[in-house]
Amino acid sequence: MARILITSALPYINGIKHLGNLVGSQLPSDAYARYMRLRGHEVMYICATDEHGTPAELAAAKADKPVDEFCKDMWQVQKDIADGFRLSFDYFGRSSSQRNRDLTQHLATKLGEAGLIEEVSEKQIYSITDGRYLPDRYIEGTCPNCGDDKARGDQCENCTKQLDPTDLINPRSAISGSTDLEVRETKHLYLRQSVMREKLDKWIDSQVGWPILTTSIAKKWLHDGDGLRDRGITRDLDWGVPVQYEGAPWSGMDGKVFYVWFDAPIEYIAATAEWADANGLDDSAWESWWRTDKGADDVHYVQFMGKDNVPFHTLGFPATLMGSGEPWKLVDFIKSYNWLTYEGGKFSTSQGRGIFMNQALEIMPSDYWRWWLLSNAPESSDSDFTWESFQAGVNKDLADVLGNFVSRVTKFCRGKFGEAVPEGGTYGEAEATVTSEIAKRLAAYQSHMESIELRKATADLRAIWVAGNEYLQAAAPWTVYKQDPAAAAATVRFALNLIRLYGVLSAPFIPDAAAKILDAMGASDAAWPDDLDAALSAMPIGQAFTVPEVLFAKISDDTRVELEERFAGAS
RNA sequence: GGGCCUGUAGCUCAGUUGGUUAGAGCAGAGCGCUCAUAACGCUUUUGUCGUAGGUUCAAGUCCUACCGGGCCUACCA
Repeated sequence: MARILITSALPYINGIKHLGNLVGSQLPSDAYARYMRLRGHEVMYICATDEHGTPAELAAAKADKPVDEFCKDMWQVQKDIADGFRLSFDYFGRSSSQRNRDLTQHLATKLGEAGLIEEVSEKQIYSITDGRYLPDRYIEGTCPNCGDDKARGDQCENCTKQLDPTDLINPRSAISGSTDLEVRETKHLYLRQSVMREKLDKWIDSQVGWPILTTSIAKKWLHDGDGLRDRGITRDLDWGVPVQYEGAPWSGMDGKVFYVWFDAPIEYIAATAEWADANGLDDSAWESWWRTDKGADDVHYVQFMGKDNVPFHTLGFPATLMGSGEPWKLVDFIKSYNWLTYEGGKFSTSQGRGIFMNQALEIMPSDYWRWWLLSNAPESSDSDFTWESFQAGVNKDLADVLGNFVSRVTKFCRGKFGEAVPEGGTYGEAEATVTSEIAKRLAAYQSHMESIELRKATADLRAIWVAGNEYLQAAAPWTVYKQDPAAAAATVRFALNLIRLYGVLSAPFIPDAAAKILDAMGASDAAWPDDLDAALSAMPIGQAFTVPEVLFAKISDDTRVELEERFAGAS
């Protein structure tokens, strides 16, 4: 038994996430966590809301709520949605927790003591009307290069030229539109990542089997131009972890907070501490996952994220942990995902294009989404969501191949033998053939789950379902029954055991349906089939079962068309 | 501009360190079955593996150039 620590990238607090966010971190991490638990490993699966930063403050203002209250409410909203998708976090924390505040300040102190933090004085745009400093991209104006009047302070979207806010002609606040701006001198802390470049580079090189997406992004940042640059880790904001605190190795940083990308990854650790607190455990409980001097040396740590998160997880966060000089557990494997697009284009919050997590749950059961998204996960390149593909995948894989198999077997048995595992007959060649086919596919399934190639794993799982239908067709109990009811009984008995097996194997991807299947089969446990023959005789003769309701209702063409129209967006 | 990824059957994708007739699912066609959510099974059509060169006894797989698609480029997170 291994100890596996799993973290999903933290969803940002400012709104409800769309399916692209879900498939890039929370969903695959959940399937992986569920699988590892099923295999008997000790799993700690952590997620949290990422609550700090300018967008959170603005979203709160728009909702006309104090930012802390807004975050508290949105945390609950996101928690409910996560529950709706059956995301099995051991703890879903908040980056604004006291635990994270303490830990962030602690690590910053250590970094400061290690000489890895530098005070830098820089010029920032301050909006007098808004009463706040503005991040570069919250300043708009006319592009000096192409004349587009919607250029942002960091870059012009129109001509893609990199800009400095002071380059803009007629700059204005993107928040209020105010032109009452001024340049102010302000002091910030920088994390001296540049001095850790060699160390980080070697660390990345020492990793084997990481997705090319992960390493290529890390390498780019390490070697592009002058190499890894130092990074500002503080901001002039009200909402966040205060930079000035008792014991801080710097002064004059009052009224500033740490940058979200500094404190957000730390929340992985802090959320584990929150978990310990919530369960009445002492510090050793969470430290055994995170401190290699306190039991975490045997932990295997896997992170899941969209590709936009990779630089912070391959460089910034490791730099923070390594630089602290303390024995923190570093990540062992970073699984990164490409983007999911919607009907050939981008998901767009502003244009109402695409599907958001809450809407998805209102339309279809979570298993449908889980199955389609994971069997089409953007693991090797971007992938595209279309309603047509969704309909086809759900109908074919879930309703026809799996759902109908359960249906045909249980109904046939009920009709001929009653609702209990029938006795009579013996197993022969057909059972041996399908068992060996499933053994082969199961090995592939397990191998793909281990290497976190979930898309391939779903294909293996599907093939295991298909094997049941092939077996049934070959054995044809409906024909055999006429001459030899006992032989037909043996086939049905075996098929019922296949159903139970499918309930176990399918749980990482479609937990609700899996639970229904196991319940209908009267399964006493969901133990992984380490011994396949034993697993296929787990349902003894005479064990009662029920015919489950239709497991997966099909999506009709009419429904599909209706949904296509509803989600087409404003444009 | 620079960097990275990607281009394989109508569609979505697999193709391990280059090695015999390039695979799967969906869609299409034919047959079978009738237990089942008009479901299932079997058989089957289609590929100049983006283009052009090169290396090699041998390239979808390596190299170069070009074309197409996507992403990143550090103060949104």
